[in-house]
Amino acid sequence: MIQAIDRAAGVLHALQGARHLGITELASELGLAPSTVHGIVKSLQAHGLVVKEPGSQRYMLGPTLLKLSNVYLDTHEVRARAMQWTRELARRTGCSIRLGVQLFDEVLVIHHNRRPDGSQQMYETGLSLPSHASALGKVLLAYDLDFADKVLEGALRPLTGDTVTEPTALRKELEGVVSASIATERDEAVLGESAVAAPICDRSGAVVAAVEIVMPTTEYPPSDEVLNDLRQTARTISREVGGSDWPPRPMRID
Amino acid sequence: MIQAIDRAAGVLHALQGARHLGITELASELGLAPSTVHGIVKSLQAHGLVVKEPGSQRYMLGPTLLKLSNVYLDTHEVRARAMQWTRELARRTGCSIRLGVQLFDEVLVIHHNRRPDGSQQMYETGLSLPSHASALGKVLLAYDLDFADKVLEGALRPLTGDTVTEPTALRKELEGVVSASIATERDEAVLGESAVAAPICDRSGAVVAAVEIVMPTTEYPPSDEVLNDLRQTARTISREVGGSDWPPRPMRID
DNA sequence: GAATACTATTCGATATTGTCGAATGGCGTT
DNA sequence: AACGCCATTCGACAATATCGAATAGTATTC
Repeated sequence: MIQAIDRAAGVLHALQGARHLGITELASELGLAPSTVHGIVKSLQAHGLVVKEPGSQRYMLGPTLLKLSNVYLDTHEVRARAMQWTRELARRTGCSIRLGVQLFDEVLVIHHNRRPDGSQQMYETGLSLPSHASALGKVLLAYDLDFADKVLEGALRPLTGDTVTEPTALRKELEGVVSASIATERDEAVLGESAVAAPICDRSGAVVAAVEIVMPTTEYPPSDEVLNDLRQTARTISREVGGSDWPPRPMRID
Repeated sequence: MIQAIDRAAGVLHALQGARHLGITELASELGLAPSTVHGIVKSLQAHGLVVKEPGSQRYMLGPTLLKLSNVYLDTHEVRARAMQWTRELARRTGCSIRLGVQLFDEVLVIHHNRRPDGSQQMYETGLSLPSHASALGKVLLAYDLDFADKVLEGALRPLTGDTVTEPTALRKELEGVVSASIATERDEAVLGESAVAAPICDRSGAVVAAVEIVMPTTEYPPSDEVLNDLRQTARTISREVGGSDWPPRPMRID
């Protein structure tokens, strides 16, 4: 591990959280000397990874990140293969669809199809959610035993009054996910919003992503027909990326 | 400048270009020892900035970039303020709209409104274009004299047979941009696609972004009415971010 | 405008870290 | 199994990153 790179990543992470920070604030947050942080920030700035806020002394994340993330999305094979299927799923169900992957202890939305009704909807690609409070995340937890262990040993933060924060209750729920090949979430992340999700596995059998149907809670639970459509979509996408055995089995990756 | 951070950014840049690279390839590309590159890559990997390609020894860009870029987009004040206006512009003109900023010698699309006709369209946020071959980029060049000098001292790469690659011709065109407060592009970036763009300036008078209407070349040139709508939109957005004098003046930033 | 307080930036000595060559391990092909 | 190529580990030490002190810049108050 190269310390200077770790520290640079720490600056990016701090700016991800607080959005705008001055050098002294960053130094305090990272426990480093201001002149050290200044060197790090200037190096990141030279590459467009951070920029100085117009008209102030504070720094924020920079445009190079957007360009790089565009390449990340282009390069992501599961996403590329899933897109046509998620679009069709959105059309057939009339719901918005999310494709998510694990990022540390969270789930990151890497593709989003809006609900086809033409309503104004937030763009969600790049959004991260706590894994325990989203159907996407519960799928990833259910099939990656190390990930589940790690998340369940920390505190499960309540996002709403309905979020499951009791570890034994969540473990039991994850067992049910594997039985049904479907994870559910009702009002746990955002009040009024519920979802169901299914796993996407690759050639090695590992669950590498999940696909989720999001709906207003007034339309929850979805019919068996919708659930089966979701399973079929997940299976189809899995097959496209070499995952021939669906549903997958929970495993330890390393 | 911290060398290790520069080198890490070099790795990200190499992966942005070639998408998938092994350690030896990266080492060759960067002119460093394989063991040095290995250390850099492992440090980036620990933060999710790069990942190992499933089932191979090659590396590619990682999910953290997407999360960070989402924060970048959220933090970008011009973009936040522009969004409602570009949406209205798309609705009124029936065309797709791009909002762009300078990233080194290119223009980076930071917001995109699809054409309202419901047709299938590529998601363009995060896309970068050569500045000389796009209306967005020409606006940025016209108002930032240092940027123009820098781009015009390098070779202007032809993207199509219509791309203006003669420096004196482009300089003359940039003068016309300032006169009209509108830049144009016909088939210069992509055959069959043309565009007009206008500048967005901030409180200091600097042009910090441009807004562009994109249309099929069969619909080019747009009417005066559309051009005035574009100017008005650029002016409105400028005013929202403190740019009270529109149209702006060309300037040197430093 | 001057004084003050706070933050950013520069500078240079030096402790620490990153680098790279050599060795070892891993993987794919024949 | 042998071979070739690439990835990874290891350790010596040169180079670099770090941090404290000094300086410069900025905003606020009187």
